[in-house]
Amino acid sequence: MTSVAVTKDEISKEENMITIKDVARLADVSISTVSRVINDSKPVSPEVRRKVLKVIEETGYKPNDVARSLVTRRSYLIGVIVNNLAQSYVADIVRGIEEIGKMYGYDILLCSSYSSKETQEKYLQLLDRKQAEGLFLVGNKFDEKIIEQATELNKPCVYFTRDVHENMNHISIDCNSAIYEMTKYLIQEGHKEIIYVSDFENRSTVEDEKISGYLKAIEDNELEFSKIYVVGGNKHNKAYELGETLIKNKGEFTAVVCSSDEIAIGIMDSFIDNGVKVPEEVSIAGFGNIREGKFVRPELTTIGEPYYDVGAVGMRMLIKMIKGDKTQQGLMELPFTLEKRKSVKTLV
Amino acid sequence: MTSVAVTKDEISKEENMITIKDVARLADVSISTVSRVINDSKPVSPEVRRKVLKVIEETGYKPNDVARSLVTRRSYLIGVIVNNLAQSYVADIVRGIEEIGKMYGYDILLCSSYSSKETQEKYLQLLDRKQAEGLFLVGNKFDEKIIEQATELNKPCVYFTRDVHENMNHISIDCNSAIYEMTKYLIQEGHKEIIYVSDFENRSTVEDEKISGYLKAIEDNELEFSKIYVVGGNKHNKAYELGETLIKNKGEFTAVVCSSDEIAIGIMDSFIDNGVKVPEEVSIAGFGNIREGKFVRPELTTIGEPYYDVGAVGMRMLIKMIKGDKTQQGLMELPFTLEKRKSVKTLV
DNA sequence: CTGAAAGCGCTTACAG
DNA sequence: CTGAAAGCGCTTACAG
Repeated sequence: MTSVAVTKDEISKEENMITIKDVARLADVSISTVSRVINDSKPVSPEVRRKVLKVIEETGYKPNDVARSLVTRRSYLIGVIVNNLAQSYVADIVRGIEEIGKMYGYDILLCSSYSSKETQEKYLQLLDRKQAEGLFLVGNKFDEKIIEQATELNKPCVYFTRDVHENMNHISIDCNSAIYEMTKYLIQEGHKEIIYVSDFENRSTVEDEKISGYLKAIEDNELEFSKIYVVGGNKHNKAYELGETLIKNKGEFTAVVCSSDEIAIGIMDSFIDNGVKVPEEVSIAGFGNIREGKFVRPELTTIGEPYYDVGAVGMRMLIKMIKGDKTQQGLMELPFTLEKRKSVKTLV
Repeated sequence: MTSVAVTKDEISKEENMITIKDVARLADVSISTVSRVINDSKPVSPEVRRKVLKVIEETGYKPNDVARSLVTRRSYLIGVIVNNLAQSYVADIVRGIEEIGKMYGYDILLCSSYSSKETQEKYLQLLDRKQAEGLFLVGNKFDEKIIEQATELNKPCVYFTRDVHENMNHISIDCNSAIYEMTKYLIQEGHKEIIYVSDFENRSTVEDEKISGYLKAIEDNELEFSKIYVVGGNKHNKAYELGETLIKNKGEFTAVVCSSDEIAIGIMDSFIDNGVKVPEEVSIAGFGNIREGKFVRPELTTIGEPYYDVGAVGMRMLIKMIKGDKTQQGLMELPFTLEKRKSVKTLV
């Protein structure tokens, strides 16, 4: 038999984990006292405090949040269910959520569902078991059942979505006004024949608002022409196809307002590939200010939503709700921006 | 005094939380038995199981993972510290991590540090206190101190970075070969004067490998010309500026290989804005296959790294390490792809 | 200011 | 197959 020298250090690597008990023993005080100095929850005499702090320092003791969580019934965990993390706006919202959360000691449990209802259900259960204190749902649209299940969790819940339901805490911009302003802007630039391209696949409450914003701008400015096209299905591809259809009616309009940047870029690509000059022949405007809009040539004129702020405001709202403030619930609208870039031509 | 009717339902909304104890009482068994049926950990007679399941069903009981965590010493939480969630490759890696993690019951604690060392330190502490079982660090570069602190946590740890240290578990592609292949490809397309643009700001071990890959390709193909430029600082801006410098030496080269897509796009924009035609006059190649590369015109030829797979493989490795498999540690290289698009012109 | 004790909601030997 | 008991690492009345 060979005997192997085992150093203290090696042992500690295996199953170290020093606890509050160890600290108490080493500092020759009760665990209550240790707890008090860690949390600064009750007065402790200076000498005792120093003694305890010294032991903590020496041992490198770190409180176990799981144990603390169990007794305080506070997890400081916030669930964030996103449909697609790869969308740039999602990352921005998450950043807002995270930064404000960090200020208040909350952490993010990230759950990407890729729009799968089953995955969302599983995550909802999981967040419940993990004692998440609140949750965010971010994505264009969520199934009724999911919204129902999220509500049944009886946890504070905030949505970032394009399909707004009743009793839903929701933060966004005023999409109706946004499209109204965009259409008005095009009119001011001298456009008289403006079409709107709607997103059929994701037909939602917000899409209805956008359409009515478009129509109202047309009406308020006494334009004679208005026309709504609908793209059906997977955005970029379908928008590209629709673009080819639009080319056939090229003389009909001088500008197109799109329900989303994805659609706008799809149409623009289709125009360019087919020799229709943007913005010389046709102006195009999008909605959402996705990152790609700045890389596309010409750069896309669009509506900007302050996603970071949207996330930050959402987190503030959620925290208030966690604290029991019922008044915070409801809708909330943040100011949007009109990003004037190169895809729109001035006609006057 | 007014008395308000309070229904059972309302009460349960306040401070419900039914526990294993309640289930045991209602099913008239011990909590051990309830635990056994929940976890399927030991045989339970069919009738008893049915009885317990029925109560669980009726009460909607959900086990408290925090309590379970405390006793099992398993949190099933994996910390992911990212520098910038908004970068598309990060989202892809996280997706890989998450999907494999989900298969094994692990959840992601997301920590965005925006390259702040202080934030990273705080998150490291936090992940420790939350009993995270392992962690990922994803970002171009991490400070020595951070790497040290991460190591001291004594938790399985995997990096996705461009600055590889010794004893670091790391997953990526073979960047040396990648640049070698890209340069070779340009040579095969007839280019004889090829420059390389290096990333000075993020000078890292991987950058050194890239440079030597470039030089080796030049040498292996017996080209007489080679030249390395360096961009200093914030990528897109600085690359744009460097582009203007390059234009002065336009006749010197026919192709430029860049250390990253960001640099390539910056230079390309600069060329285009200054009337230098890409790829007619100069061909450009990037590295990384960021989403923007497909939106830029001409579309950018680049090296693709399978980020999703990189994340997935990383998670697999981490899980093995959590299970105590020491052999899994070290470097791991996945195959890259050469994305041939429009920014490179064939000269032969 | 300090400590002993109870308890948070679970799991898991141990004994039967 | 089942239950009583101990214990995971903490916090927090309670008593002094």
